[in-house]
Amino acid sequence: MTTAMPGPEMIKLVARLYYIDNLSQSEIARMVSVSQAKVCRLLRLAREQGIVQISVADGYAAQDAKLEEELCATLSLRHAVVIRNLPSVRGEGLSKHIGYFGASALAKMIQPHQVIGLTGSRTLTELVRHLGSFCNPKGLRVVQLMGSVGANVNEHDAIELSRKLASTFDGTLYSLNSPIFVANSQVCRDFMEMEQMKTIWKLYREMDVALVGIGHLKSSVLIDRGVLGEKDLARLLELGAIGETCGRFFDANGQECDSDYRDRVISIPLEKLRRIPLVIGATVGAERADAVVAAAQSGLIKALVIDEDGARAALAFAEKHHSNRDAAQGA
Amino acid sequence: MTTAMPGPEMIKLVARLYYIDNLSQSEIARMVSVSQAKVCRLLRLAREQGIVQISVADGYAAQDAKLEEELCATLSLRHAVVIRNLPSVRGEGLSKHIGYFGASALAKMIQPHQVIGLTGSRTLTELVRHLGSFCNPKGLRVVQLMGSVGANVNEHDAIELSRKLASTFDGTLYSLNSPIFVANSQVCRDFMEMEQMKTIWKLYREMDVALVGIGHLKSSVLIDRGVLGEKDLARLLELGAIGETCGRFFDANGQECDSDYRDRVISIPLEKLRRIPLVIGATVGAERADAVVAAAQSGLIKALVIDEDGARAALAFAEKHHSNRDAAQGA
DNA sequence: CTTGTTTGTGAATAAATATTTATATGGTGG
DNA sequence: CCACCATATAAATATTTATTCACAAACAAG
Repeated sequence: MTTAMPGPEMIKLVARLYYIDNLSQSEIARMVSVSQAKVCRLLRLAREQGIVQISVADGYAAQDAKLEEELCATLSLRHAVVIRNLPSVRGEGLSKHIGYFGASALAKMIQPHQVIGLTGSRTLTELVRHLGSFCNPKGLRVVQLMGSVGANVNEHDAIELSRKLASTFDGTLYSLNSPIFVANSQVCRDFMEMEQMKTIWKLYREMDVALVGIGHLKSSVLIDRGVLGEKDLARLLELGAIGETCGRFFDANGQECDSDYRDRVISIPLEKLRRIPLVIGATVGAERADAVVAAAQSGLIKALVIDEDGARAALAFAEKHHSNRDAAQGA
Repeated sequence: MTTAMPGPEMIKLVARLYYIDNLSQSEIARMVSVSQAKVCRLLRLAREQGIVQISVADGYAAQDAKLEEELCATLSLRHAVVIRNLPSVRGEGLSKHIGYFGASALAKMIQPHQVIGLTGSRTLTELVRHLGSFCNPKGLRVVQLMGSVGANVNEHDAIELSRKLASTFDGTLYSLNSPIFVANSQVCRDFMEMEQMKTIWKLYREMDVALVGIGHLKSSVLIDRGVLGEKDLARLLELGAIGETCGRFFDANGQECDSDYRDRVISIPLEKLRRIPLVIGATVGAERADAVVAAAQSGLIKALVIDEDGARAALAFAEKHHSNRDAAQGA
């Protein structure tokens, strides 16, 4: 074989031919008598060793610090993460965006050996997906905060998310092994009192961080997937429900709304949630502003990960709400 | 369609995700709600607009200025171009190397509206291939200096090289329309005196630059392709032939060696070559040192494009030769 | 309002790049 | 001297990137 120690000169040559002269790796390979694969490796080396420098002009500011500050102040939040929106990005891209850029901020809120709870949510899926790039907390215990929405479990369900988070960091998974709904309140009580639930309840008390999606009455997965009946929906609307988290609906004051449904849901109760040191809400979109504001102001969540549009809408809503109350007080 | 004007923010974002975070274009595409093709175009824009800067640490020195200077001095050359050798590069890669890096130097020696002559040669092929990247001389007249070696014309033959050079710069091609050998000296004389050769002879006199390959008796294409007979070969060796250019063999003093073959070759005579203002020799390899030195010192070539090993060997040979002569004179 | 032109787009596809895999090399300790 | 491991390599392959192409939208001139 023709052994060719790749000295720094060779790396420089290859780097120059590729990055300056824009030759293809194959052309370069022929020119320096090695395989294309080797050229590929040499180029990687060149980048790693800093022989090739690639810089992006004054980066891209992913977060909006000003909005974050305003949100913290207005909604009494401990942390706010506002991911900037590009006008053209919509749909699935939004969640991916928030997930990608939010993860680095989220990473700072998680420490080794903590107990961390999760609900299901698209945005949360993306956040969890990218978390591994920014931190690697050892000994994590991950506990599922709500049952699974449908029989056909998908990757956005709490169970899958929990599983994923646990496996990413080699942590322990604690599962509810339950659907989000059971037949009636009696079954619900029975379930909650089962022996294996003891562990879960204990973890709910010990939990350091909860990561929860914030849904809206008008656009909840629960409605989309048809698990919420007409009757309950009507009753919830009547009671002024606007938002949802952990499969539980709450009104403008963050109070859980009462319905038959409330007694059949398997998930952490909202009053338990309020006692967790750090509850991080995550959501996308301007249309959920009222729910976000209610959750924040009522102490359901203590931190928020949201997109720029959502943040602006929440601030606007809080402002209006505030004025209204002032006006009411003034009258 | 969802039109999304690609503002500078979007370009920056895409550039960051690709170059800093190493996401694939498809992932980025999903994240910003466009097609992968568009991401590719945005990245090109980013590079063109300088939003992304790619720099190779203090480049790669392709030429060896010191050796060039020594060569010029030792061999009385007007120009010397020495292309550095990486230890691992051999075979075809060497020619490609020289061709690529030599072309930029060669480009400076060619002006618009000149008459330029070409022989065949591997190294020349590579030089000519890359010349277009470094200059664009208008109105070039390209004239073939020697006939074609075999019936099966290949890309290294003078005719193909000339054609290529002419077409690259939209110049005019003047062809010999002849094989390198004809049957006997009579046919040769007849051919040389043909009407259509008048043009060629005129051009040979007007020629500004000649680009010639320098072959070696031990490794000539003429031998490889079997066009040179046993008899002639033996005779040439006997006469001390060492090098070849334009299909003509010369000895250590640069004098053309006599053989039956000499009278049957269709190419520019060496004495005509010597009268051309700038003859640039190009060759590769240490084993041709003697031929290179002979060609240079006898004024056959006035400039040289060569590899580092070849250059060192030539210098060493010239040095030895010189000492020998001194010793002989001293005796 | 129609028609042609320009521009921008993503789907399909061609080309290039990265990774995997099998094999060979050279050093090391038995 | 030979088995063993660690490393390095290129061929084959999988993946990613760039280009081509056909079409849709915006605009201009008739």
